Amino acid sequence: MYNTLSRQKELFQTIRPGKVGIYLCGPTVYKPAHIGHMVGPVIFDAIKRYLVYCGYEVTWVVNITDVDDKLIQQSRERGIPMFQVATEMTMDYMANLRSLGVDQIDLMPRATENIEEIIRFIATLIERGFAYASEGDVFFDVARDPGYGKLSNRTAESQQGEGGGAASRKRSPGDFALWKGAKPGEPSWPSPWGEGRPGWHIECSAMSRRILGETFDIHGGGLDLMFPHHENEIAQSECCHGQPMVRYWLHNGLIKAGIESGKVGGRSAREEEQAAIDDKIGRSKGAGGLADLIERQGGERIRFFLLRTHYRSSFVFTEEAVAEAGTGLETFTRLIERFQRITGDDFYDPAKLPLIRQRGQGEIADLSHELLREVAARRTAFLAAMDDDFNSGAAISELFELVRGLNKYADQYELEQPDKAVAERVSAFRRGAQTLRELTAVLGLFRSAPKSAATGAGSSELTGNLIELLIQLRAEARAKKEFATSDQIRQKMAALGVLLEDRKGQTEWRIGS
RNA sequence: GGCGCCGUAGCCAAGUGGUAAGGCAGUGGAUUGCAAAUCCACCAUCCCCGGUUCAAAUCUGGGCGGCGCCUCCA
Repeated sequence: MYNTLSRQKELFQTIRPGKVGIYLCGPTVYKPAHIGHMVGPVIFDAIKRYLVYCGYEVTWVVNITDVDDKLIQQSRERGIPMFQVATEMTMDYMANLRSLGVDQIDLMPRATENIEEIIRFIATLIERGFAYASEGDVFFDVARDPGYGKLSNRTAESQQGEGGGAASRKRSPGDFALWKGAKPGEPSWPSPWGEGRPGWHIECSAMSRRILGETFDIHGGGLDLMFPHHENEIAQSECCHGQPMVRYWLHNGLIKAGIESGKVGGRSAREEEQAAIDDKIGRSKGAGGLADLIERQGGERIRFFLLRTHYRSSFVFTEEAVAEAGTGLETFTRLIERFQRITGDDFYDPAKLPLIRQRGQGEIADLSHELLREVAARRTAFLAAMDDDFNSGAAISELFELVRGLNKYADQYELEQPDKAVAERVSAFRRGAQTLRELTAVLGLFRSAPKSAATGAGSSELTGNLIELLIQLRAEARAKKEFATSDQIRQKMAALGVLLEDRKGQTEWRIGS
């Protein structure tokens, strides 16, 4: 995996045999989540699934920052207590995670529930001479840390700036707050340095130590957190403990808000392109509405969209791109439906198609079989891609190839024709589909039947019955070779968003466009 | 100014020394009463100019272009 600290890929070796500790910087819960907040959780959700699949015992921690200047400001603007803002936005965040299938997080500690640990941490830093109290605040003394800047490749001396509003209380501008003295009316906790609250960075050092230990395996977060946040975490933890904080630092790329090209008019193409890139998504005005986006596109599409691109890449986000990814997803859902037609079994039901959860158990035994040899090759390539810095995009390309192989096989041997399908071939097809199930589960995709894509679902019983009636009438017209009538029925249904697909023996329908 | 990233087909995107994955869109074909779905085929020499090498999209030097951080933004 690529380690930001060394700026190169390194072989993954755990600190304790078979166990992995992962800490991902979570959100400051002051506003509803946007798509950018989901990149880290989705990729790390897949990373954890993959590591577990490979046999590791993984503990994944995502913190919730529930005390902060921005929270205090929101609290004032809305006239409600800070904890209420935090609770509300934490619920929003977690609901979005659920929608995207992120359910692998083991612990979500909150800063305000770890104040004592934080205070102890700060006290140790002061004792050891790495921090100093100053008029109710406590600052980290950057000059005392010779290693400062190693993550972001900066030096303490090179730090510009005046040190912000607290400059007069700092020894040098680059010093950062560990503890902030409370101003009147601000939420605060008692401490040896007076009433106050934790600085931004200290909670991560304190909580990761409490849960994962003084040195742990993987620390993740957005690229934008590398400096100053992660740099300061390292400074705090390593000065406090005298040992490395983290083995591997992983940083995901950022998302910029893109405006749908069709909506920008009256300018030259180039200007339009410029204008379409609004700014980093977190700052852009029109970027919100993650819940709405999920409502429109569905969590699976967004998850697939995010996993298609390498996690270290930054890119421009548009809903068009999500929809396009969704078109690609249908290749998979159609194959899954085909599996159900051929075998009569529910792809998602582990009683019918056992889910392989361990890497060692998924090996294909029969490499002499024309289909299974292909399946095994795709599986190997998929795993190789994931082994190489979690290259989920390259891995997904192998899944497309796997599906193509299965479709080809089903076409070639007419597996959908009960009178022509050979049991041995259906069995091989089933085994291939099982590998698809195994590998998509590693990415957290296709874990259950989609809510709206499946035939009939998402509509009322009455609607379904009416559609079946129309299909029946059309079938009668077709039987009489009245194709003008049958085509008219199909076209008008399509205009209403009901797409028909004739198969041998029967007609299926789906909602689509 | 300091630190860092990027420039691959119409669009998105993998690939970091051995002769260009995959997706979307498109074209032709098989299949279909016609469609849809599926399958087959086609669709790039990798921003530009030098250098290293038997061999470079991949390494190196320069140029042009785009972007991020240095502002408590994932």
